[in-house]
Amino acid sequence: MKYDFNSIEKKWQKFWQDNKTYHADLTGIDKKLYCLVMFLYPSADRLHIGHWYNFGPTDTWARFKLMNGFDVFEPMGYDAFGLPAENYAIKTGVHPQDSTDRNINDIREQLKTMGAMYDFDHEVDTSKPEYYKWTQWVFLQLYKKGLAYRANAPVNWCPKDQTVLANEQVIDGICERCGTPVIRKSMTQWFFKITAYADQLLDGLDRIDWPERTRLMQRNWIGRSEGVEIEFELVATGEMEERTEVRGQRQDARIRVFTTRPDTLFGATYMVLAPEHPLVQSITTDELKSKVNEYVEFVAHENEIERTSTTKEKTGVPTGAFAINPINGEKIPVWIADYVLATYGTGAVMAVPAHDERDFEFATKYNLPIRIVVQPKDGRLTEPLDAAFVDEGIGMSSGKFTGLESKKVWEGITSELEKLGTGRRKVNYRIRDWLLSRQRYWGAPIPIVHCNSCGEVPVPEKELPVLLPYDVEFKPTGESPLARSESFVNVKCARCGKPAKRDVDTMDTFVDSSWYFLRYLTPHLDNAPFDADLVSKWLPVDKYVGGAEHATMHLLYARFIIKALKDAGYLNFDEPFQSLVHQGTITNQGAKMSKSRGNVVNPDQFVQKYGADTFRMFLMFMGPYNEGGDWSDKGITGVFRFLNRVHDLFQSETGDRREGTANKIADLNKVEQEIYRKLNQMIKKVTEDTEDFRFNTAIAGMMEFVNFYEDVLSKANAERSSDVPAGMIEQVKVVNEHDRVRNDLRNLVLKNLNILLAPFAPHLAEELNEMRGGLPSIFKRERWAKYDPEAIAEESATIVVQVNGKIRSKITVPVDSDDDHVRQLATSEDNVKKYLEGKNIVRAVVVKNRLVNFVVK
RNA sequence: GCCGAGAUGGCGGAACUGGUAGACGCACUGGACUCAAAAUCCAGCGAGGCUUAACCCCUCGUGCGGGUUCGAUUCCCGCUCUCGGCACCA
Repeated sequence: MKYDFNSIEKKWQKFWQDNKTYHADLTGIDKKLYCLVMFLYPSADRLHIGHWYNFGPTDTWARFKLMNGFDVFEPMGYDAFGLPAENYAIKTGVHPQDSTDRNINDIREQLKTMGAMYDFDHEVDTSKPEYYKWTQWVFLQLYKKGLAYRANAPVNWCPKDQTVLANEQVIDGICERCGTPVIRKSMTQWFFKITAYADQLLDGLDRIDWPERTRLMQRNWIGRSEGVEIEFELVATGEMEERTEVRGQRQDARIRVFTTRPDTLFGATYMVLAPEHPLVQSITTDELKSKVNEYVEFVAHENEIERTSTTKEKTGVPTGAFAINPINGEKIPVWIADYVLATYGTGAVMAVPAHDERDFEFATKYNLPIRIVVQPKDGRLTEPLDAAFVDEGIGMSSGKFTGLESKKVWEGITSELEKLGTGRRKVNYRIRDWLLSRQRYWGAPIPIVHCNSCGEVPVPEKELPVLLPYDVEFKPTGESPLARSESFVNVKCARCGKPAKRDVDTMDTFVDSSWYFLRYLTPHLDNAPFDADLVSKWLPVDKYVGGAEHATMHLLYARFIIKALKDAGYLNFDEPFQSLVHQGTITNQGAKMSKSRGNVVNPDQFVQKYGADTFRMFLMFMGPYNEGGDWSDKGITGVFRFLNRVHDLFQSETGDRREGTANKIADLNKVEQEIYRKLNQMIKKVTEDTEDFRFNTAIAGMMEFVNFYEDVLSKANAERSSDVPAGMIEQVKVVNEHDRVRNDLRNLVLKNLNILLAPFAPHLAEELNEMRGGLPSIFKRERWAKYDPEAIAEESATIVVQVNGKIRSKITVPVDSDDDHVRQLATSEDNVKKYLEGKNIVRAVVVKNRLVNFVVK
């Protein structure tokens, strides 16, 4: 008979709602625990397996902590701005606000069927003015600190979505959202100066409990590198001299490069500027002008994929100009080439083909000289090289630095340059400033007004929010949709009162999600973004659970915004997420589930067929939580059967419910002692595994115990009723099975099993608790089970007997038996004797409670 | 190309600091119950061999090749493949 999960789950969901069981009392707490999942990005879809996989197990963990005496805050909300809603609107004509509201209402109902501890009074919705008012406030705080600025920059432009994308949203030159190749465009855009926090963002990584690979990804993304900026004088040709004199800007006639390998400076045989480098026009000689212009034009038309492809052959042209190597006065040619990026360092490099792979490739192609200035410590390079030698070694052909180790050469040349005033130590970062403006409708408007007389004027805080107008034509044209809303655009300048125009861009949704966890505490507070007092009590987040795909986006942005707000004096902590866990990805037939692939699996069918408890528990049982895996519903019946067996076990308990002295091991008979021991072993295992998000083995532990326990009960009974015909055992069992095991021990077993199961199958656990005569809610009434360390120890141990490392026998001895005694016993085993006969025992390894290994010859 | 993670039965996966490989579950096979099926329960279940009446017993086996060790899924060296990240960052 299957348990009626349907009515049980409905019953307890109603109970929880009616009794506000999960109402969060945020004040008067003594052991706070902020358990957060990455909030929902509500597209037009309903909840999918991925949401369940993220939320269900996390809720199990939160309930586990709650039962362990923590004051747990586990909120849920909606990252409701963004492209999916807007694209949906463009396709169907349904306004994003309407579709978003409707979706959220649907999703909320679905969330309730999951059986999580969300307090829906604490929801946030980033698309509501009461929320984005404060997103705008966050922008203004950064603006005040000089961390938000507008600049003209080459940006990633998606021709399909008709908007600018952040670097992180461009994957292999393709728009992350729609798959269209991205093009480069020069536009005036808003940036957050995240680069100013590069070092702090790096340092903070050492203080937080995050997966190593995520911290590594952030480190690589920030890409700090220490090197030297070196100036190369240009050789004054006749025409150039004329130019520089006319402009009186002789200091401009230098090329600055950044290098991490000043130790190879003697090997610099040419220089390369990015085609976009500002000096290109002024240094190019007349005869090469047309070639250079042609090339610059050619590069400008390469798209992002072509430009950044590492497999593509490098191209370039000479400018006709020459520069002077400051360390040896050598005259070397200046080229421009597409392998040098305008956006990193100074946009120019010194080329050392012998010791840099890219330079080597380029020099080989264009027949530029290759000079060895570093020799490996062992072996010797001979010309011509067939590959660049990029490792450290011993300097050669490097003047007075010849013969020194690379590190010494590095220091020596750097000091020399510093003395000459042509070089200085410098740190460069790979990370770029955060481009946050979007030419789209469905986002938080940027609270800036452009005034002809005053320039950029921030909207005064008391005038927030800058409301997003409802009635706007949002079909994409490349211009911000808000630009076409007269009533929105035209305002009076807050400073001078003259007519001015609002900024028409909206913010990247990653701004919305960079501070939402502060707002959860007081989602409706209207005179401040958050309650400083509560925030200082509850933050940082103790456990944050979400996908690893946010490693270099959301997780980095949020850290930056929190650091900036701290420096602005609003927060007293600077790392928002103390501990981070990534759930794995659930794929389908090896591919990520997505609507476009048409391989999305709908969780509802499983909830209908097996119930929410079974479904969420199955997701946890599938495998290690942080590994995810390919979806298969094979095996869900195993979990369902387990819950049914547990239910039946509780149902068959009709006897006395009192608890007694069953926890005194001395009072128990042999069988009872075994039960008591296994019970405590289970408690230990489930406790430790659940704490560490090892849900799969925790569940296996419960299953193992129930298997054992049912077995003991039915065996005890079978012995008793051995005179009963075989077919009758089932019926007799129901009547007699408990007679052998003390009643109070059985109660103890059920009580503990009930508690351990509760975080995993919350609905069923409430029901079982009620069946046992307990008062609801079990989550409020019961504390987590404690195991008795004394009871865990086994009485006997199975010792493996090996001869030359091969298992020949097993013996059972009391725990901690004397080594000599065990060795004696082992030698007397028949199958062991066989292998010892006629041989010399060279050595006998005895590992207590584990094995004996005889080494014989 | 670089960085990181991984590879264990038919399948998902267990295995503490080196010490019984395959926990738990699925699938499968046989049996019980049933008119029958489903459900449930019991038993078996890495490959091969020897006995085969059965218990035993033996050999091989954790991606591939080496090594360290009394003993290696676990540690070291060299490969192959899969997944994730980065991708001319000077």
